[in-house]
Amino acid sequence: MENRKEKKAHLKRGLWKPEEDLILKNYVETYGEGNWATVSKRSGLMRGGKSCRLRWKNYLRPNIKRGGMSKEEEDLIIRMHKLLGNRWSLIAGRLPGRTDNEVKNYWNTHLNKKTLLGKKRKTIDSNAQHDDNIEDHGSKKPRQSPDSKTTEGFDLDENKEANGHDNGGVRDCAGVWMEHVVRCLDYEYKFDYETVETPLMMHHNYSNLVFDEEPFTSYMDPFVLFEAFGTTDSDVGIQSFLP
DNA sequence: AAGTGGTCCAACCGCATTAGT
DNA sequence: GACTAATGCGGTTGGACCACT
Repeated sequence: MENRKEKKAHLKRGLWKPEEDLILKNYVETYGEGNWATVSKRSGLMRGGKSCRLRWKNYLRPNIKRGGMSKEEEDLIIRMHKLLGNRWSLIAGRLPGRTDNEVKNYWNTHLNKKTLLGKKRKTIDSNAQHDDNIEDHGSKKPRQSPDSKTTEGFDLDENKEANGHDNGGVRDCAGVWMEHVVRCLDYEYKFDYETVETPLMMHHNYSNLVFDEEPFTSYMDPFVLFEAFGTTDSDVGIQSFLP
């Protein structure tokens, strides 16, 4: 029996050819998404499941938007990144037709430079401190345990069907929060970096929380907020933001 | 025309996590 | 509980492309 290393060695790598795309597209149309591990066997593609999944997700999927980002998209990415850091899948989830890979690439090639250029150098000023903390925010962090996929009164799978995003249960819950954050941003809601008052907090009388150590963005992280507000009291939960 | 350096993006890799056995 | 396979995410890399010398 061939081991995994040998199996991997047989797999094709590198850029996809149009005929491979066609095979994969036909495969997904026939069998549906998922079961990526069986793709190579069933379709004859000499590609790994991961590779097929990525190709489908980033390129072949219907409604993929290609080409340059609009001013609005760019603006949204910048603002979302300020709030979330390198949570590309979350950011991409708010940009219809855009993939996390695309958003990430766009950030690294266009926006990162732009924001670095526009950014004041580090000073003892608290806002400058905040900006520098954001840079650290990109480091890998453990993901929220999906144990909390279903919270009180909030069926996350249902939400997934409703919003058409398949980001996983918890991520959708975070998405509800993000929706809220984005709405606030759209109305040019002003955050005070030291005395943070968000609609969520106002809603739950958590107003005027003072953060003096952790970067602002950490507290704005939907996972942190979900953990803090979303699971304990049926009256105090992210579900209260659902329409 | 050939060489070089920079930019951009598709794809890969490693890791975390869940689900199934 | 231990193990394995599958899946998803963010970081990184390889190479195509372009501008410049």
